[in-house]
Amino acid sequence: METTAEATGTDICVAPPEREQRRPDGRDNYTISEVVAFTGLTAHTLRWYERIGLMPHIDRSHTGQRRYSNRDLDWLGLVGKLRLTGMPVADMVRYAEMVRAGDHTYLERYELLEATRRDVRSRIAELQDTLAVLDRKIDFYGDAGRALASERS
Amino acid sequence: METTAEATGTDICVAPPEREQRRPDGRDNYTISEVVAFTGLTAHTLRWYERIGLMPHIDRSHTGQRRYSNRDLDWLGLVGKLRLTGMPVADMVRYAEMVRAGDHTYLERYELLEATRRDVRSRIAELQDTLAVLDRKIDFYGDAGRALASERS
DNA sequence: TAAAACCCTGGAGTGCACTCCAGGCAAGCC
DNA sequence: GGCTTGCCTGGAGTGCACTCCAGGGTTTTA
Repeated sequence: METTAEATGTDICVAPPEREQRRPDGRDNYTISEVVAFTGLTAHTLRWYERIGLMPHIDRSHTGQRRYSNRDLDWLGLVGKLRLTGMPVADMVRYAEMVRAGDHTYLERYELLEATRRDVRSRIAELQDTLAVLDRKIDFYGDAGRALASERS
Repeated sequence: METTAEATGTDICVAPPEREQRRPDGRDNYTISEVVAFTGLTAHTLRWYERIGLMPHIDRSHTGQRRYSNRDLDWLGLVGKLRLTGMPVADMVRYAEMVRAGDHTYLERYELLEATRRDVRSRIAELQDTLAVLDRKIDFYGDAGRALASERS
């Protein structure tokens, strides 16, 4: 029975305290549960990533258990970053395929990264805009509002 | 037949050119399709927002068609901002309910906004982090890589 | 040597945020 | 009057990214 007991905090956006452990150097061979501890992903998700082609072929122990290398962890690090830009998993799979395909996909990969960068930049801008709106709204709630805040959004 | 022909651009993250029209001032009464033009949302989505309680009760024409006010558009503006912070729709509904409930939810609303602001701040930080990773990667692809980029991520 | 902990697989299920469908009014215009 | 356009409803369907299940191995601890 896999120990997957992570509470499903439906509460407000206070991201769960998922402190990802630092990986010890000097090793190059981790079990799936160690990778879970490093990345914050679930074992299910890790296996799913592999199935859909988002991961390279992962080494196996003599009994068929997955053994992740440092390189795999690096890749998962990149995937994690890309994931929180909102890039669809399908696009990451395309990137992974290009990496596997070899050198001739070089330019294409470059372009995908560039496009992603533009995307991230504009998303940051959007969020800063939103932040400004929130600041104004919070100010309003903070000072004036107290007594006369009947509705007005 | 509703004119909903927006191509489903599965392409890279180049956000579709959804230029939202500016709303003419001096009016306070818009049809659903006008609101579609202003917000970039679909009519389906607007009706759905209403059903789930994310919108206040919208005025109707004598034949039962929706007539949105400027205030409704303002609210949709806020919703749009919150939406792109990644706030779940359910949380926005809670906020909408508090607004409808009146003054005594004042503090709660304030706290929700504060929490959201913290969340947005940390998301911006994450994205800036990601941006740094992308920059490094793109540099690598740009200079050195060209010839020797065999795999190495 | 038994129990507990950890891992495997294919396939089904879940939650979210839409998105679409079928069937049907109402208004404008040719 | 007929046609088109725009809007209405409840409910079913979709796509994404997981998430879980059943059934079964292996490895470690007591």
